[in-house]
Amino acid sequence: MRLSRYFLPVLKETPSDATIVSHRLMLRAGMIKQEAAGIYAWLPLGFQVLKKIEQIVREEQVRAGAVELLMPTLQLADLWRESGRYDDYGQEMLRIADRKKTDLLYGPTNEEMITDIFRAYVRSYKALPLNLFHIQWKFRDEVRPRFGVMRGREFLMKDAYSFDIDEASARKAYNRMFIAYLNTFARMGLKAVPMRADTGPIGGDLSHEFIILAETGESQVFCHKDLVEMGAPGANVDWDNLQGLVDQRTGLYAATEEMHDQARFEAEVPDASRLSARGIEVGHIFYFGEKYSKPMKAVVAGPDGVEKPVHMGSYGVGVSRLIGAIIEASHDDNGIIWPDSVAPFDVQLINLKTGDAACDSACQGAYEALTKAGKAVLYDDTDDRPGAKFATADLIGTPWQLVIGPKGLAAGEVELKRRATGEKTSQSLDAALNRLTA
RNA sequence: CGGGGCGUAGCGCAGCCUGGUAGCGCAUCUGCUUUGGGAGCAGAGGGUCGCAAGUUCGAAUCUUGCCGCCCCGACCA
Repeated sequence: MRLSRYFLPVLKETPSDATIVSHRLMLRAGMIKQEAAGIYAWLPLGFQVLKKIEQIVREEQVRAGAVELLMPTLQLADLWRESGRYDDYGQEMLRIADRKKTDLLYGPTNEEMITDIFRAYVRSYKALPLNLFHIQWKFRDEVRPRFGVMRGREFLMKDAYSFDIDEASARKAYNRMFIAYLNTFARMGLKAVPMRADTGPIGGDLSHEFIILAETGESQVFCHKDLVEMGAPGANVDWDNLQGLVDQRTGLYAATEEMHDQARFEAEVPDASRLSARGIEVGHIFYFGEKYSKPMKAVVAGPDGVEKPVHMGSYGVGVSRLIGAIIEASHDDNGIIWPDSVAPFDVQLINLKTGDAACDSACQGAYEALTKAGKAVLYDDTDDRPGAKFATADLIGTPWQLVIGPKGLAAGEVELKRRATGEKTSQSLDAALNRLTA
C-alpha cells in the first residue's frame, strides 16, 4: 500500500478526550474515530488490526474444536423472556421496537439465541459434544463508557457456547477453551493469566477470567509470579485430555480484586513470588450447566432414552478490547509497538527523498520484492520530510522500518529498523530484503 | 446513577468574569526555498461560537431549558 493512496489520518496533537495511552494512540494513529460515547468507526489501520486479531481468535477456536456460525445483532425480546433475562438485564440492554411494535433488543450476548438454535435441531446425545461460536458486534449500554475501545458500548466479541451431556463432559469442553485461550493470547504477544472468577449462583470452580497485566489495567489482580511466565501449551496437545495442563495453571494462586483473599495469598505464595498488579480482562470462560437449557427446554435424549437438559458453558473474548489491551502492554513514548502477529503492516518502507530517481527506483524495487514475498508493506511515498515520516512510522508501530535515502544509497546501503527495540542496522538493500523475507 | 467539568475553524486552545468588528498555534491550499528525526518565508481559505428560548439598541460573553461529550466513583467482555 502506498501511503499517498491510503487513508491514514494521523494526529500530531492528542485529542483532549483521550486519557489512557491506548485510546490516545489509537486516535493519533488514525485507527478509530469516535462517533458517540463508546461507539467508534474503525478506520483502515484500526480495521486491519481488528481483522488480524479476529483471525487469530478464530483459528484457535477452530483448532480447539469449535464450529463457527453467525448470529444476528438484533434479537427478539420473547427469547429473553423465556430465560427471564429480559426483565433482569436492566438498562444495559438496548431495547428497540420495530414498526410492528415488536420488542427487539441489540444483543449484549447470545446464550438465549444459541440455545434456541440448539434446541431447534439437536435431540440426541450422539450430536454432542458441540461447541458453536461466532464473532459479532455486541451492544451494552454501559452507564459510563470510557478508555476508548477498552470499554465501549459497541464492541466486537467472540462468544462460544458448549453443549454437553453431563458435567464431566462439559468440563472437558471447558478445558479445551481454557487451553485455546492461552494459545490465543500468546499468539498476540500477550501474557494472559487465568484467574478464578465468581461463579455466582451456579457455583463450582468452572469460571476463569483471562487477565493481561498492564499498568493502566482496570482492576487490581494478585497472583503467583510463575503463572505469568508459564507460557502457552501450544497447539500440539492432547485435546481430549487437558486436565493436567489446566490443573497446572489453576494450581497457583491467582485472583482478581473481587475474589482476592489476602490471608490465603500470603499463606499459599512465598513473599518473593507474590505479584500484585493491574490487569485487563480480555477473556472470560464460564460453565453454567442447565441455566438456560432448563427454562428454554433444550433437551437431548441420553443413551437410556431419557431426555435431559444439556449442560452448557460460554466463552467470551473481547476482540475489539484486545486492541486496546495490546497497545497498553506494548508501546513507548513514540507510539505503538505492534507484535508481528497483529501488526496492520509488516514493513514500513520509507523513501527519504521522494522524487529522487535513485530513491524512487530503489524503493519501488523493494516494494515489489517484499509484496511478492507476501509481506504487507506500507510504502511512505509522500513528500513529507524525513522526520515526519519517522515519526509517523514509530507512531503507527509497524514492526520493521526499511529506510532508503540518498546518502545511504550512495554508499550502497539502506537502514533497517526494528520498532520494538529501536535497533538500526545499515546493510545492502538485498541483505535487508533477505532479512525481511527470511 | 451520584459528584465534577467541558462544548468557539479539521485538531489543541484563548476570548466569557467586566456584552460592542471572533482570535492564536498546528493542520489545509498557493508560491519559493528546503529534505537523514514532526522545515523556513510570503500569501490564502475555513467558524449560524452545541441547540433553543429569554434579557438587551446589541449576546461567544448574562439568564433558563435541552442536547452532546469527558473525568472521578459505584458497575461491566
